[in-house]
Amino acid sequence: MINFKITKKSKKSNARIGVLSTPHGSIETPSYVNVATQAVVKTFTSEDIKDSGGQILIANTYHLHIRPGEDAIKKHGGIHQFMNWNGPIMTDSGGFQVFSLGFGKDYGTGKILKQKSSEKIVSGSQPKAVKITEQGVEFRSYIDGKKLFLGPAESIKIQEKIGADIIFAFDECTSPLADHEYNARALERTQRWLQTCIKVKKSDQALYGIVQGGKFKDLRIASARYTTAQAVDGFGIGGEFGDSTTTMKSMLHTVLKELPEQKPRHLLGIGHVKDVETVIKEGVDTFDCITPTHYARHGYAFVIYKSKWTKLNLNNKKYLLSKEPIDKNCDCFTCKNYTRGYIHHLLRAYEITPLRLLSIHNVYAFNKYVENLRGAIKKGAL
RNA sequence: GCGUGGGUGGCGGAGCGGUCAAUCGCAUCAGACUGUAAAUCUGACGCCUUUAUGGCUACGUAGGUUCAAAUCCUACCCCACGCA
Repeated sequence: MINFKITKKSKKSNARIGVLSTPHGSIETPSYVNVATQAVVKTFTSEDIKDSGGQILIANTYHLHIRPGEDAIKKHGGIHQFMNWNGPIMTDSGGFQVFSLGFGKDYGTGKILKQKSSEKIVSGSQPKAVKITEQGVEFRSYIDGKKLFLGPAESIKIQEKIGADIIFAFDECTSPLADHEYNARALERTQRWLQTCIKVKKSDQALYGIVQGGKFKDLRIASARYTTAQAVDGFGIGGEFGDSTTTMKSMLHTVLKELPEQKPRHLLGIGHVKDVETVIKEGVDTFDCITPTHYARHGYAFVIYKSKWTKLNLNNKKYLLSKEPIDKNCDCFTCKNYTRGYIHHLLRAYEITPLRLLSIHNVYAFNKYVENLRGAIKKGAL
């Protein structure tokens, strides 16, 4: 079980400071949730997570189900023991993979639309590689092509065996190309799935229900109200909210207004650095995002320059002769010990080490940034 | 010296009369990435410009054949291997 206590509410915004207590310790919110999809923050040891200021992780049901399988994890004593991480862990339910391996793959889009498209996903359509039914979703394993089925009951049973502190209800993350009707049907189904999740769950893990509805305000409100009325311990906010920070902000505002203040809210998969402050000011308590580690492995470092976030592409030739650290104001292991030029060289040489060095910096920078925002809220500045 | 096989864009290496500024790989230059099928993917990559079913210069060098040559012929220069 978890306990969530709000210790301070901002007068300037909807931001709040809180303490989220779990069987594996407490974290201070707002907090970035470090992404450990396959029970690892990519390139990290679990000790590195702590060193980079990480408080809490999120792993993934779908990925751990196909490999190594929840039974193996259970035999290892649960995910905490398995990965040697004693702090809090969440597991995502697999609902995002309904999208990413389905319509996301079919149309080559992320959950946030980058460019306008005339394509429309209408009610009744099915993605190619994934079949969505009332009972759940039929996937094919990307490892051996075998069929596998994940529904609300399956997802919960798997998550119980994995043993995270906080688990998510199985939902359908819809495509940004899906129309209102599609989203409405998907949302109703997600709501029925939530009922099943609640019914099936036997463990004392905390269960978050997920608010969906895409970019449609009426659906978002309906979803927020419905989820609020269920026996959930917290809320996930999933899917897309439109294609800009502005639309995201207003949709988040609409949704969070509907949710009970005393329960924690987790924003799923959102957190471009430039959006983090906005999201926190709207009252999000935790959020996860792959960008720090994902961009790191593609050679990018996030840096605050003239009080704005920018990203450096350390693959670029201009960094070869640089003796500077990634960020001279950063206290991370990488910035304390290595130069941009060296990291550039290692990237060009396709070595593994720079991916780790950049991940350490990016994750540290993310966690530090959020820590600073907490400080600002406490001081009444945000 | 003789014989054989070669010399193509930064490199390796296709092409062997027209659709070739030239497949492909590497290198190079840049871009994308938001609950991670992601150490991935995309674009550019002779020069010039009004960026175009545009112009120019190019496939060792110099000639030639042909309406048309990286592709055929001749000479020369270089390289590799083999034999003396």
